[in-house]
Amino acid sequence: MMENIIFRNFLGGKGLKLTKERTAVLSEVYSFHGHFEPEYLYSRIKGSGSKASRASVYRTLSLLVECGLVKRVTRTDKGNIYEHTYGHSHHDHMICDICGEIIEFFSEKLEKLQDEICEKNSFIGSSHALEIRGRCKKCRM
Amino acid sequence: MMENIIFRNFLGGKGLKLTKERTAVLSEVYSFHGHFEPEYLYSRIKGSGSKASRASVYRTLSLLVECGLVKRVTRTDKGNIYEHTYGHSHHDHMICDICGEIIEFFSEKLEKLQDEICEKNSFIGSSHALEIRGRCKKCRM
DNA sequence: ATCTAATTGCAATTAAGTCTCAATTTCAGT
DNA sequence: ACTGAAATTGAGACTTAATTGCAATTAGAT
Ligand SMILES: [Mn+2]
Ligand SMILES: [Mn+2]
Ligand SMILES: [Zn+2]
Ligand SMILES: [Zn+2]
Repeated sequence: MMENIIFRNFLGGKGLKLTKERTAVLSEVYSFHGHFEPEYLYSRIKGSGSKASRASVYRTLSLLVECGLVKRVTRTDKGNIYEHTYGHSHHDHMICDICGEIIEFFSEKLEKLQDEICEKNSFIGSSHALEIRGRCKKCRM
Repeated sequence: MMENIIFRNFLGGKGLKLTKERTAVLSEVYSFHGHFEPEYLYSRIKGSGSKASRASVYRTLSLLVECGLVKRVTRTDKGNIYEHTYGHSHHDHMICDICGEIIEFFSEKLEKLQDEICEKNSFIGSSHALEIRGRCKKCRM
């Protein structure tokens, strides 16, 4: 898996070690698709044969974000939500305030428009996050 | 102040009471401009002659958000950030990764485009937050 | 003035996430 | 493969924003 190589290189470059626990977290993160909360990830790891403490899960998650393999999608009332990024292209999110469902979308027009706005403000944009909140199809009244 | 009338009507319509504490929170929220954290608001209220417990500050803040006089701008690692909204129009932010400068912007086109995207996904958008990160004019290389 | 439901303050509680530190593990050097 | 320094781990204590239960208080309708 490419993500293992990326992680290994990242760790090596910082004088950090590739431990069983870190491997377990990375592998669990890439074992399913979609968004996840740290506690959910932790419970999956516990029930998967491999092991890593809650502290290690959180610590490894930070490393994965730092090296770009994982991205923090948003922050809810409860906590953070993440997603793995390798092999996935850029997109933004709509989040349902009622049921919490997250809908991914991408719009070329919207990306272009943002470039224009940056230009107009003499700003060199390197990343962005657009989060639309409201009610999803199921929850509209 | 218009915001007092709005709040009074909102409370009345729900069978809720306009207390000294609620009045103190509203008045403090509108006594300054910019973003704020609940704890900062609480400390301002404590040092302002009026009184309201921490619990009441949080409870009133929820009511103010519910009636549209206050908006939750974002959630940071520490907690929520709010701003009062009456008399202020919607805008989004560019944040410089180097110097931290925050540039506010608004684009009618961008708002329209988001409406279209919501429609396409059968999503009823009620709010959004777009945050563009990069380098500002001063910090570009 | 009376009455009742709403509200308050306090302290206890919750929960995500961080931190401490002794014991363990990695891995580069040999 | 052995060694040792440095990194990492797990368990649970801790931090901190925010919520909640409840007895005492208060708003506001009649
Ligand atoms: Mn996503
Ligand atoms: Mn702003
Ligand atoms: Zn929904
Ligand atoms: Zn700058």
